[in-house]
Amino acid sequence: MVLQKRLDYGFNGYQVPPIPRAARSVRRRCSLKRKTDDKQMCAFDLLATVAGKLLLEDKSSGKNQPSVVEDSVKKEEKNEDKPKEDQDCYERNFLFTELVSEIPDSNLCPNEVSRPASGITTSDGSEPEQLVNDDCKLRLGIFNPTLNLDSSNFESEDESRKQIKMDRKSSILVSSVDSVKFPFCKDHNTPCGSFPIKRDNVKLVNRDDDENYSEWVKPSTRNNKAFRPSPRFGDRKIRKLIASKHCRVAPSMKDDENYNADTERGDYLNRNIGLKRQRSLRDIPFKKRRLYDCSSMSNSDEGSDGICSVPENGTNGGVPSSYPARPGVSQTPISTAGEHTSFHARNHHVKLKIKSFRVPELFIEIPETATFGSLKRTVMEAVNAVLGGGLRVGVIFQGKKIRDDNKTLLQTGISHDNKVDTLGFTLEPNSVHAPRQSFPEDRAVQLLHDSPQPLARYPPAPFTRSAPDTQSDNPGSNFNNNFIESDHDSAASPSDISLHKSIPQSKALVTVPTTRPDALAVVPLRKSKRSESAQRRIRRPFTVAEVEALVQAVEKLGTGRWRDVKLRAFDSAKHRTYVDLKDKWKTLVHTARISPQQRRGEPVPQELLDRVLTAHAFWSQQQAKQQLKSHPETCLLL
DNA sequence: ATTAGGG
DNA sequence: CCCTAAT
Repeated sequence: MVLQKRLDYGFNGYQVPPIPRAARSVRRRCSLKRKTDDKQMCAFDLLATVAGKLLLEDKSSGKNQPSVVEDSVKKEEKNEDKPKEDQDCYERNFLFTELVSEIPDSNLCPNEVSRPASGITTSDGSEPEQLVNDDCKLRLGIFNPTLNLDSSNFESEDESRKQIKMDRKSSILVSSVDSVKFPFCKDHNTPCGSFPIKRDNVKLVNRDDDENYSEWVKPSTRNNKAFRPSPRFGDRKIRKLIASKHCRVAPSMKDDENYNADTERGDYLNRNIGLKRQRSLRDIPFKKRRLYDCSSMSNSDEGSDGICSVPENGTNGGVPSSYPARPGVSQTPISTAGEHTSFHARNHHVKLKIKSFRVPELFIEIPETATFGSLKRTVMEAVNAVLGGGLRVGVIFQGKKIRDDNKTLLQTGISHDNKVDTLGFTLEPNSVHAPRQSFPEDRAVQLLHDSPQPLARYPPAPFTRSAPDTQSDNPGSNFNNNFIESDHDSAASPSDISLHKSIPQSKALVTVPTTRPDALAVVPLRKSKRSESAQRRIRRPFTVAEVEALVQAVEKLGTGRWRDVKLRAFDSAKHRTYVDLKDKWKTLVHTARISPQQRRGEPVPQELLDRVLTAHAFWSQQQAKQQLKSHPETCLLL
């Protein structure tokens, strides 16, 4: 299933205050909205996790999936138009062209799993060998928009790192994640999907910029003889995707054209660069626009936002026929969509295939002394953050957005044996609930929250090799864990598929003519006011399974070792901090003490609550004993 | 960075 | 969940 998702995220060139508490989960900074649909959220979490895992693992994944890392440095010449803080910054651009990976479920036959995914990625099937792998595989390509290196040139991370250090005048790398694509499959019941992340600022670029682009490329090839400007496999793949027989449901508009054009050109970040270099008036609106895009998390391409999916007729065996209720079985995020679409079908199930989501523009800032391991991790976190929230699913049928969530598929004319190919899905900003037009202030503030940038610029952990390694230790289990969690979560919360507002709204935002002073005004605001205070994290009720795990861990470790509890039972649950666990325990104890009638939320089995009380009592006693031993006099006095 | 506890 | 103080 391919779903294409796009998303404008962050904007280049602005510095962000240092992250205050690295310990906080990325999530928190990323919660673009308080109310985010859990189901989607989890779905994206999962995807992100997978992507992250893959990113981390690629190093060890073998010869066939080289980590192509290309570095290049591009000096910003004269940025009069740029904000001050960027004046003397050099800029490096990395582009994750492609990250393809198959993730076989550990419980299932990898071979089985692998296939469909790749088949999906290359709709024409002409590039299967690139996608087929035995195990978890990853192809990670990082390439510079202007320079290209042969993969062979960078065999080792060290080498890459050297490369990076070549020009260290700048302390910051501005990277751009362009595309993360990872087909994934869980089992025969779950659809597979790819998840490319694509920039989509194409719409902002004019034809004229193309010229700039080409003339731009040359000068920057300075420290690399091996660089060759060329479309790489990633681009090819993308092009294929686009050109594939699968239709794009959304009405093809300007953006689409541009997009295709860019794709053809094989590199579209260049446009951006060309733009920058030119530093013309055009740049201002561009930036400003990005800001607004960020704020609303919207893409607003004249209504054809998001990209659609291109369901094929239910030929591909990857679609579940009965998956709404399968607690034990993991559901892919995609299933969210599928579930909705097949929701009302009685005996017949509409089979959908979502091909990909597209997520454009993910800007990342990372010290140039960082290792690629940390780069990958950072990217993972950024991706995780982006996917973690702020998005919702929209449905397009025959070019029109389905707004009525209560309509059945059948009523709309979708039955199990037809029309599916005109059904599309979009990922949309999950923000924008109140009209902002009248509250420019609000909008500005919104930027602070909605802008992913702080996230994307999440500082990488120490540049050690060990860190990424530890994370990639047990990808399988982690993956599964996340899967299960997201499953639980998704089961617990209804999904909201409303498209209202988002499109028109974003449109409006974009259309609003923006002036330069205006644009500049926005920036300081984000920096001064609440740039550091992240939005409150989204509420994610503990599932029974989680409670179970927590109880078990606490029984074993006690109530004062939340760090260990976290490590032991929630290591893979990124969104559960030890503080969360501690808090949960607190509420659990409370819950256990009150009468069942007073309890709210998903009922926790009495058995668990009993254990909570028991464990709590036990460990409290232990604690008391300890204190008595260590401070006998104090106790005696009391 | 963790822990503990109030909000 | 958040925030703080204290470790």
